[in-house]
Amino acid sequence: MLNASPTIQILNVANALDQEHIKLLESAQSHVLQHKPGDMIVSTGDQFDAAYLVRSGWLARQRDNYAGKRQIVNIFMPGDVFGAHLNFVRWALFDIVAITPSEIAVVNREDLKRLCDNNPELASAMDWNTVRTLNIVSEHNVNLSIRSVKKRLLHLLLEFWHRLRMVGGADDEGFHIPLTQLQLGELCGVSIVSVNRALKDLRREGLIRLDGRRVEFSNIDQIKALVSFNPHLFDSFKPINDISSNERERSLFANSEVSR
Amino acid sequence: MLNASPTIQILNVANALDQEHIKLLESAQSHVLQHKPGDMIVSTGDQFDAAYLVRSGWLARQRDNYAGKRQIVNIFMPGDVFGAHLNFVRWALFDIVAITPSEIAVVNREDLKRLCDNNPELASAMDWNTVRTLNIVSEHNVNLSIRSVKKRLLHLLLEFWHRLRMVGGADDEGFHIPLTQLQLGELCGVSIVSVNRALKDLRREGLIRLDGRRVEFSNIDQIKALVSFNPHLFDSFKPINDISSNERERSLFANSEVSR
DNA sequence: CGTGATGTTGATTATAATCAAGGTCTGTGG
DNA sequence: CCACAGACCTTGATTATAATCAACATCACG
Repeated sequence: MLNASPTIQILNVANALDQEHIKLLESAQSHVLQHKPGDMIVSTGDQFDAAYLVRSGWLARQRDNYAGKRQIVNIFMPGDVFGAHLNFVRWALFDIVAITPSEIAVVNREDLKRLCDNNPELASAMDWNTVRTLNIVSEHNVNLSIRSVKKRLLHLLLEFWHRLRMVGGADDEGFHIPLTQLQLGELCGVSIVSVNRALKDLRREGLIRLDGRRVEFSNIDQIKALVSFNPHLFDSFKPINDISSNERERSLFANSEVSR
Repeated sequence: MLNASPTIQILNVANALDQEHIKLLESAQSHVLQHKPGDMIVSTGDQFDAAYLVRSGWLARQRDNYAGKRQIVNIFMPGDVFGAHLNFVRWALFDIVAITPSEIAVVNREDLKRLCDNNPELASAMDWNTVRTLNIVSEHNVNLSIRSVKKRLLHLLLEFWHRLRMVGGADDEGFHIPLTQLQLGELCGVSIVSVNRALKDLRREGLIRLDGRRVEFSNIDQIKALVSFNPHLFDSFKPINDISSNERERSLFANSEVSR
């Protein structure tokens, strides 16, 4: 699985870094893993001894139980980083599995630590990546408990669309989604049958269009209002010094959910 | 709500820090908030401009929707830190509300940043705190989707017990839980009626004892096996240099869930 | 002593899981 | 080129589960 590919592609930690820092990160990569769908990259119980930078592909961070049920806690996609715990010990609490063919760059902990020590903005971007993942998982938590099946799917699709746009993986109308309905169900905590029926309803109501694995939104604003999508959920990385005073005012985002 | 209390108690960021670093943190506190149950400490949309150190009390990080439903994403308890995003901008995506009377120390971002810049271990402990919260929320995610109501409650009670023990808030047999059954339901994604019946079953089966707000476990090992509790979930903070080589072997924790 | 929050229980209803069957699509080998 | 297998999608019928509704009990507190 080890591939000493010399052709290093753009790697932007989901838009957090400028070209200079990207070059630094790229120079620190020790090797690139090539995985096919179903491959397990990290198993529960493994110790994180390196950071993983997703360069292409979708991965699932998931838990299987004895009864054959599975929960996908979150998705990693190009630009995401996981395992970047430089200064303390961590054993994986979840499996990380390739959903699509994937390329993952590996940076040894010591190398990344040295880089972060000398480049505070890189360290900040790693922190930001962790907080971002926390917010995504927290939002999934809300999805799983207080949203209807249709709204769960809508919010999830909005999440994917926003994240992909940040890394050039989606256009204005929609994106390619490499998940099966079973996997959507494992993300939303519902059965494949419920996913199928909810998607049918959403199509019938004209909210989304589905053509094979292509997803398109008919009216983004309407959908955002429906699921009370928080525009700050996927804010880009903004180093604290870049903020002008007027941006620092209290945001007036209203946390209300439109009932249907 | 501002109280310039000069009597600073032990603050240990859930066991992460030694006395020297605790003293540093305490010296950086600008003031202490005193809150009563129901008070909102942070509202969705607020910008995090300071770090909050919980010195006493339980807080809920939660989302309300228009339909009157609420999801408590996670609980903050003594020793926990939130809002410690030193180097980038973050708007709160959830409300943070006091469940019990609470004391929360506030450290200005600039002050904490200076402290972390000069004390790498303090910065590491802050990172660790974020990763720990991520893992707790991820586990709640699993709870909400693939565990039965009884197992959700058992896992949640185990979580509280482990976390409280790390900060001296629980004994070997059990602990005081300041949550109503409604709040347990808002954590587990089920109605108050379901919580009531599940707790009744757990008591009848002899797995837990409940006397008012006192929770006791009858057979911890049995309960841990039932919910496949991962012993690494609440590992203490271990700086990477402290690890001996034999501890760095791959953990053999088996990720299986006992069915009932 | 009364009021409001919380806990408890039975009856009914809503929702989604499960079961079952068939359809579509794609890649493979004869 | 066609037959077949396997993965995935779709739909109707039935069953399991938890939500909701309703009523009452208990407790703390002013």
